[in-house]
Amino acid sequence: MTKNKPTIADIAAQADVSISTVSRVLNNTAPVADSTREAVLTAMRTLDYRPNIFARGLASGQSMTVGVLTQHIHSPLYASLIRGILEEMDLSPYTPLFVDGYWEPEREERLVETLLRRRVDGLIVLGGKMPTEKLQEIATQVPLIIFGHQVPGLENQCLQLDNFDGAYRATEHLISLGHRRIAHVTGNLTHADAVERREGYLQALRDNRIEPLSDLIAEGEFTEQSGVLAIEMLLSRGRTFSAVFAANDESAYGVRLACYRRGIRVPQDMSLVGFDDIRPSAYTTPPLTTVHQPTREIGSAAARAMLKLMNGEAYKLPHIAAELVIRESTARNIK
Amino acid sequence: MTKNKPTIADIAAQADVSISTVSRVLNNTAPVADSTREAVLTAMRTLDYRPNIFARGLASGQSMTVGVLTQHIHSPLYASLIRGILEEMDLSPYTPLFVDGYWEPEREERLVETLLRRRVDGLIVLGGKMPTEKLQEIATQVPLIIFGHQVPGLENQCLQLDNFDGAYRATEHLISLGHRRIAHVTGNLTHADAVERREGYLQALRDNRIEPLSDLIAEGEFTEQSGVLAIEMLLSRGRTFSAVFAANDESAYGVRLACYRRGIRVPQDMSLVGFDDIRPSAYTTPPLTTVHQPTREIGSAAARAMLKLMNGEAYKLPHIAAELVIRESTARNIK
DNA sequence: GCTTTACATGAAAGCGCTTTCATTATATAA
DNA sequence: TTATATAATGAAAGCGCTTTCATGTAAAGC
Repeated sequence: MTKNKPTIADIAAQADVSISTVSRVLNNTAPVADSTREAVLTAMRTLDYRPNIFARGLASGQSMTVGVLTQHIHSPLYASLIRGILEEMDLSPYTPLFVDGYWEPEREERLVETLLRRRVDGLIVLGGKMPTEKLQEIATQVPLIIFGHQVPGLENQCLQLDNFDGAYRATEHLISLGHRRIAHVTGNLTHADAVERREGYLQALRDNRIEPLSDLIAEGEFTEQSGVLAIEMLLSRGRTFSAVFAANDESAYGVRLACYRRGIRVPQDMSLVGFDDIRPSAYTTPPLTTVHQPTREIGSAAARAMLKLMNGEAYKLPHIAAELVIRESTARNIK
Repeated sequence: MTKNKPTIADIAAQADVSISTVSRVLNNTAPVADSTREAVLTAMRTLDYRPNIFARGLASGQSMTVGVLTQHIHSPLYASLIRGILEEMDLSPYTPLFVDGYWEPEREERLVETLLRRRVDGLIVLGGKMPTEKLQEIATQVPLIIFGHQVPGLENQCLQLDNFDGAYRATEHLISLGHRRIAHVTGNLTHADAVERREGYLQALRDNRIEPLSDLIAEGEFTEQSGVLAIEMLLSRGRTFSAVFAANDESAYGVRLACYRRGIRVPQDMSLVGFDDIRPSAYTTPPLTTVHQPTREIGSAAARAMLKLMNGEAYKLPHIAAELVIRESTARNIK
């Protein structure tokens, strides 16, 4: 299976130079005569040489690897963040190493440990539920960029979406369409995201002199099925409402389906707004009005910052504004 | 940032033993007296020791890493395959290293090269367009498990879904509902998957004495947007049809949306079948009838096989049958 | 023409681990 | 008792690379 792989020494012998010289052409770390360089390169080619990454890592102390802790890699939002990171890293000599925390703090800690064991040169944390102190501790050990947490002391390493503002805009949009009774399907309230979005919803109501009603709020957990359940619950409470703001697109899909089953038309009978703007949302029936998260950009911004950070260069994280995308799931309230 | 990390020598000094002994308790590679072991473990704990993976890899020749080449990590299908792999690998000492080929053969080759440079102990290839010969060559260098290619000589390392059979069943289902004019939105026909699915569709028609009409076939490219375009094209050709079989769920979403816009009701006026059964398909309106791919299982089967393969143990890859999931986007033809 | 500088290269010392080989102490067999 | 296997440990040789440090040679400065 594995033949004896050529080493730097083989190249040196073949090219009739010392191993130091080979290393030099490999890394461009000191001037080498053109003729020598040619000879070395030729030798590498003919022997099909691949530098041993372990030897290199051991000697240099660098792994040329960046760890990325994601959550639910199969969820469109994280997949898209990853895509952004991938695109940026691709242009660099670093390889990203992805692990999935499943939103389970213990698991996350374990995985970070794995990544540190693998001697990643930097770590990008996307979301998750790791405690603030843990993140602070990690930051002392490795260059760290964080999305989805606000960590005191690490302000300029944190990239955050304005959940509050996004939710506020979504709600305000519904109000501007004449809706007064606006229900809200929250996310899992152990997530900060869910709480912030709920706050934005509540604040928008209050600012428009609409009294928030607890009867119009149901807790979901960011999944389609929970959206179905939440809306059933809401409907069963007997309070009427003409619009729903769901804490994310997946739960909005659930709401949509439940309405469909009951013959409630969207948007004629019920307006619906989601959050995140994941891929399929532009193609649901009707296409979903939602709050856009520029996830791909967030991903590449995080990666870009990481590359700078590892090099000790200056960088700044962009401010990420949520943006409302108005499609066809919302309409003027005709009551 | 990085303090001087403790090495095996520090542990040895602290525990007053030789480094060999430390290595032994680390790897359980030879008997060590209980008291000694205790001392070493304590030393490790107090010094917060983490073995250096490079040194270990260099000395042992193993990276404890498995490379995984995926395609479009953000597509639900691949995300789900990954999930399966993750779950299985999690139980092993190996760490998966994911890269995304974007369905671009040159890119795929480059990434495989990167993985081999990283000295992965095994390689899982999911889909993609790498030429058969390339795969055969790779197989000589590293333990290889493949999903989505049928490579001569590597039959028992290839895991394949029966696209033909799945498409056949989907089409047959429509026929059994009384449909005769069944359109097909293909995938990108440079993918073997797309071709096989089309063949299944054609064969089902023929077996039921329905003549396939080229007017009823439009080429898509596995995306929502291409589904929209394909159905517009189909409709514009003037041939009537009462059902559509789309080559994957995403393009079925596009078909669904285009119908919605034109006031064509699904399933009353038009039956629709997809392929893949990605997550959102159970929550579209109406929920989509589709061919289920047990992606998570495929992923974990691949991972399991890889673990065995690397250990030189016997394994066998399961046969993967496609299964039709009948939901609400198909109905009896009432014409 | 002789010293100074830059360029091009080689020798050798690690980097932190695994793994043979050798050694000592202890237990078992003869 | 002596020989012999067994357990427990240490010494030391790599693994393949990077990186000082030293050396030799050619170009430049006075």
